Amino acid sequence: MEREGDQVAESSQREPLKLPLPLDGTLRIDRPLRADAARTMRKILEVAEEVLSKDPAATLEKIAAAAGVARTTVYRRFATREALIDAMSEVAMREVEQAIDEGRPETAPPMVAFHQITANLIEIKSGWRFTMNQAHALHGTAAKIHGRIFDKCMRLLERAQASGAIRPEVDLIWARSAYHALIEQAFRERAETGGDPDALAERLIDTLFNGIGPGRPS
Amino acid sequence: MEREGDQVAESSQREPLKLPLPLDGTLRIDRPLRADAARTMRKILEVAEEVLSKDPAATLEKIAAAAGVARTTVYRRFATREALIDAMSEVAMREVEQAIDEGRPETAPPMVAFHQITANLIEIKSGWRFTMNQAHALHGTAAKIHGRIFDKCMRLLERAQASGAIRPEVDLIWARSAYHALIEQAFRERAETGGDPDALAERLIDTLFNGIGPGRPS
DNA sequence: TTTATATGCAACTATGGTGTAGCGGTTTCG
DNA sequence: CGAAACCGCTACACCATAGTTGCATATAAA
Repeated sequence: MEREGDQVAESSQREPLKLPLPLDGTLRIDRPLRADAARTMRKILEVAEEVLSKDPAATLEKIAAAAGVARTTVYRRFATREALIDAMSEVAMREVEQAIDEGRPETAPPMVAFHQITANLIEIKSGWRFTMNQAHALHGTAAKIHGRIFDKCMRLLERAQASGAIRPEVDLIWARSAYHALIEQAFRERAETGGDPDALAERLIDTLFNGIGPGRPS
Repeated sequence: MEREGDQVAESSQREPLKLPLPLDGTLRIDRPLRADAARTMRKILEVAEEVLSKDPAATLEKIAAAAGVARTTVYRRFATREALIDAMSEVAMREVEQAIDEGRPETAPPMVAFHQITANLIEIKSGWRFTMNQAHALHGTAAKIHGRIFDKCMRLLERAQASGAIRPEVDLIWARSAYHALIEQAFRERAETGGDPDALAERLIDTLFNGIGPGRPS
C-alpha cells in the first residue's frame, strides 16, 4: 500500500472529525472500520473538500489522486459520487457549526463572539466553500445543520442589533448575506496568499461594521 | 423554424451587443451574418450567460434548449463549447466595461460614480457571474478587458481615497475585493427576489462605506 | 421569384466519467 | 501467527456529452 500521488498538503490543527461518524447516508460501512480504513476515509473527505472547492466539477479520479488513493477505494466507502459529496458536506457543516459554537454566540458579548467566530471560520480548511455554494442542494443531515447554522447566525445578529452594535434600521438578512460574502472573500485571499486568521478577521469585522468611509455624522 | 422550448424570459433594456462582433476566437463566421442568424447568435450568447451562471456545468443541450434552438445550431456558430464560453465571456466583459464607463469613473465625483456604476452593474443581466468567477481562466480579448476593468476599478478607488471618501489606512485591494463580493451578493438577491437596482446599489454603497455599525468616533 | 443562407432533425462516432467485479498482496488486530 | 479486513490494480459495462454530417425545409435578401 505504498503510493505517492500528488497528494494535497497535510493538515490540520483543528482536529476535526472523529470517524466513524454517525453518517446515515448511502455509505458503505457495515460495521466498525479498521484503523487504517478510518484514516483513509478521513483523508478522502478532507481532500474532497479542498479539491472540489477549487474545481466543483472535479472527477473522482482527481479526488482520489489528491488523496493518494486508488479510485476504486473511494467507491469502497461511498456508493456514488453524490454519496461522497453528501458525506463531505455533512463534515464541512459540522466543522462550521463547531467553529460558531466555540465563539459562544448566545452568551459572549456580540462583538467578541463575532471576532472569535470569524477567526475560527477563516481558520478552518477552505473546503466548505464548495459546500456553502451548494447550500440549496444539501441533503439530509447536512441540510439540517445548515439550517441551524443559519439560525444561530441570525440570533447573533439580533443580539448585536439589540445591543446597539448594529444600527436599528439595518436589514439583518442583508447583513448576514454581506457577512457571508466577505467571509468568502477572506477565504479566497487566505487560500492564495496565506495570512493570519485573526488579522483577516479583524479587518473583515472592521469593514463590515465601520465601512471603508470616513464615518457618518451620527 | 417554429419551435417553443423552455426559453428563458425575454430581455433586455440595455441593448448590449451589436453583432457581428469583432470576435476573433474560433468562431464560425465566414462572412456577414444574415439578420436572423445574428439574432440567433445573440440569443445564444445571452442565454448562455444566464444558464451557466446558475449551473456552470450545464450541457450544450440545456443551453440550446433555453435559447429555443437546436443543439446543432450552436455548433454551427461556435466550433466547441470552449469557443462559446470564450465568446460569451468577451461579451460579458464588454457589458461590464460599458457599465463602468457610463459611470464616468475618471471624471465624476467618486461617490457619484460609485452609485452609478453599482446600479449599472446590478442592472445588467446576471450572466457575468459565471464569467467573473472564472476570471482566472479567461482567454484572449476577454482577459484583456478584464484587466482594464480591474485597473479602472482601482483608479476609482484611488480617487475616492484621495478625496477622503475612503479612509487613508484602508487597503484598496481589499476594498476592491469586498466591493466585488458585495456586488455578487446583491446579484444573487436580485436574481431571486427581484428589486430595484438603484435601491440595492444604495444599500450596498451604504454598507460598504458606512458599515452596519453605529459609527466610529472620528 | 430566385438564390444563398439558416435551421431542425436524425443518425452517427468518439471520449470520458461513473460504477462494478475479482485477484493478489498488505496491514491491522485478536 | 493467522484470519479478516483493506487496498491497488486491471478489466469491464454503461451512459451522458461533445462534436460531425447530410438532408429537407424555411427564411432573408436581391
